[in-house]
Amino acid sequence: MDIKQSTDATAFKQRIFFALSEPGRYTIVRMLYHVGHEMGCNELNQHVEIDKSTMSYHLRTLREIGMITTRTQGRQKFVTLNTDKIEAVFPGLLERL
Amino acid sequence: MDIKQSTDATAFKQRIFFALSEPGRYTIVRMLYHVGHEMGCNELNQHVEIDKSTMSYHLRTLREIGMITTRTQGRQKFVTLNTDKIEAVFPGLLERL
DNA sequence: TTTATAGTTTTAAATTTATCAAACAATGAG
DNA sequence: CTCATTGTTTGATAAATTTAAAACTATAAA
Repeated sequence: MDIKQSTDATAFKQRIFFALSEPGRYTIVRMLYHVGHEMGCNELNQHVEIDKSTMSYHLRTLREIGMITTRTQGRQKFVTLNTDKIEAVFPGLLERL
Repeated sequence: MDIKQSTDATAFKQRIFFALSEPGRYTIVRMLYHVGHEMGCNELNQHVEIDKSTMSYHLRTLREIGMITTRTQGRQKFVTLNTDKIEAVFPGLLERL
């Protein structure tokens, strides 16, 4: 029984937990997963009701952790959930959110 | 596709994430799971190396969330991971920690 | 070019969380 | 009873996190 594990892997897992411990980010991730495709930031804003700068902050947090990817088109940004990456470490987690 | 869900269920899930976002608590939960049976607080202290009052604080947090249960025997306390309860909301999560 | 829109960054303040020393219970041992 | 042990609670501080206003960047539209 091996108690220790790679620091990197652990760090990623813990940051996923950190991300999901905040209600706003939890809702964002949950919505992205259930919608099943990328969403525009404005679309997210309509559903979540967070100040735009706070939203930007949370999205940056999720991006830095590696849970989402953003794409710019014109002056809009689209957010994609990195489902595979999350599933790789915690299979079945997203559908339970 | 239902985006909303019970507040209670969501709260429990988020508190699990909160609990596991802290390295000390993450380690405690991970160890309890892998050991597979209850552990004495002192036994935990030997493995985790946290100040005893901080350990007590983290264990109280985990207890209040409902992730562990404690039993007193003499002047020792034994900690049990509420595996079933956690598995019920996030099956397979514990073994991936 | 000018104006409006979409989103980011900065900054400051508020809130939450983690840490540890010290005082405190409660139990067992001598 | 007295002392040592195990763990909790309190209180004070430090550190991290969240929030939102304001200034800013970049692009589209008029």
